[in-house]
Amino acid sequence: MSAKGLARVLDSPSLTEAYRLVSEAIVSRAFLIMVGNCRVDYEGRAASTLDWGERMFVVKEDGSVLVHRPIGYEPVNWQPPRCLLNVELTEDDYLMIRATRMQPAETIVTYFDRVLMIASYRLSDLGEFALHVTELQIKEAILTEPSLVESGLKLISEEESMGKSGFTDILAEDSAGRLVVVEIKRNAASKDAVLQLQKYVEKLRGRVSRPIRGVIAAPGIRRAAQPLMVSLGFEFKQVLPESCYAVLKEKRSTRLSEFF
Amino acid sequence: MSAKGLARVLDSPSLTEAYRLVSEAIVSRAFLIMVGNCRVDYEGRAASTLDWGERMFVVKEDGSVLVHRPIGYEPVNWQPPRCLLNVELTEDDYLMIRATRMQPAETIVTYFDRVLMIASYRLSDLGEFALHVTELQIKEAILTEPSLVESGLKLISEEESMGKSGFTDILAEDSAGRLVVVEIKRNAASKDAVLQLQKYVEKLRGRVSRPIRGVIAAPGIRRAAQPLMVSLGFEFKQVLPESCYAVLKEKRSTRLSEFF
DNA sequence: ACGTCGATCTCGAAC
DNA sequence: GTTCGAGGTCGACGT
Repeated sequence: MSAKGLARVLDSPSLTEAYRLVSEAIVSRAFLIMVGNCRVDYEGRAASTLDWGERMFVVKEDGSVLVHRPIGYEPVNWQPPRCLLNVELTEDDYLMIRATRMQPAETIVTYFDRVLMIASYRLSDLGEFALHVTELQIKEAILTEPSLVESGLKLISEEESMGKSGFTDILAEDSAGRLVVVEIKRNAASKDAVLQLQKYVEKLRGRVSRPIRGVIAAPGIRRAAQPLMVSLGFEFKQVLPESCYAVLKEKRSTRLSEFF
Repeated sequence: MSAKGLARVLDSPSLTEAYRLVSEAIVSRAFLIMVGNCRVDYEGRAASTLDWGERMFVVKEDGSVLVHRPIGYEPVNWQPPRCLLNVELTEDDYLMIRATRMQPAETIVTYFDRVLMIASYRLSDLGEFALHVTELQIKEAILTEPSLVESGLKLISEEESMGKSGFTDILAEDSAGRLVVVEIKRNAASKDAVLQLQKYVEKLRGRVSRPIRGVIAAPGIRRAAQPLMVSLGFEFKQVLPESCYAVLKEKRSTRLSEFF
């Protein structure tokens, strides 16, 4: 549960009040939210300036800093975790917050001339986050159950190194003894995926004389990629997330039953 | 200036109070910040679940949604701009906020069982954001002053289309009449940049019989990229941001003086 | 520490 | 609308 004693909310505080709360938040590594009129200077890998305007300024408990404008998914300025914070009231009456990071050396400096709201918390968040059906999981599913791609498919290797040009996702052999290169995509396969597959297949053809098939395994394929597939003689095999889900779930329960 | 009349802050509101404020915020397209104990379900291009924990939940004025855990630069769940919002108090006493987007079809649903703070604003942010010395600006500088790369360099074209394989950054001719392909990087050039240049040069060699030089123009070059540069016979020309700055500044003032 | 690669990438521009 | 490339990409994983 949250440590209520560390929660502080100030509505329309003076800069002095805000300064005190920001100082406390920094030393106690609290989650800090500030809304107010500010400008921001950034210098590091690149450099930027942001003129005066009203934004949300956030410092997280790990020292991440976010400056969000009223619109847009992305922060306009930010600092990744583990940056050093420093706050002061300047001579010309601004509340200045400096967030510095080394390696690479980067600094963002934010000046407030008015604070609409400031809040500070110690948040308790132990909840598990689970993202289902990543590309890796699709691969795991296909490795577990190659018939997801094609019946009779026999696994030869995963992540077969192709030298400088990259890696194939899966190398297999079909029921007729032909090599099958399987390129896995979690989303509808784009032209990019086909070209990547092409690169692998070409490289492999330079090494072995056996017939080689190129297969894209994905939930779908973009229309723009289809002509390329045809002219390169590749095949598309639909592999849906749900089927992968099922296989992975089955695998998990099997492992469990083996354990007992 | 901010419309103070639309600003609302509630410290430890009841779910009912929170519900009222969220409803208002949604219809008035306000900037909404909520801190509280919640769980989040996402389903769309992928799917995820996030168990109970205390987080910051933000809805921006354009309908972007952000769910931030106490640590980390990135939001754990989000929705890009222009999503549809919907709030309700569920039968089992949760404050539920659903954010839906079509194309692609995606939904995140957030359930709160306790709200620590909720704030709603109409933020006024007209401040200009300027990122200095982007890759485009370096290119603009080189186009304006090709000697930044090499004296005697004559511009042939910019963004010469290379068909499906991409674009060259700049195509030029040196004092000896050789073609020069200039690949521009804002940061220290990586192996990637060299490979890209190689692709362009190779393509060009298939078209013209003239000698072709490959040049990387960047503030620096990574150690890992140097062997590749050597074996491909490419050249690295240091182009510093400051020099580009100077050229662009000069250009701007020249334009101004031409105007008067 | 550096290099490579994926991302619910996001974002913008060009086609 | 789709496609393509850039990003202060971030973040994870391998060396």
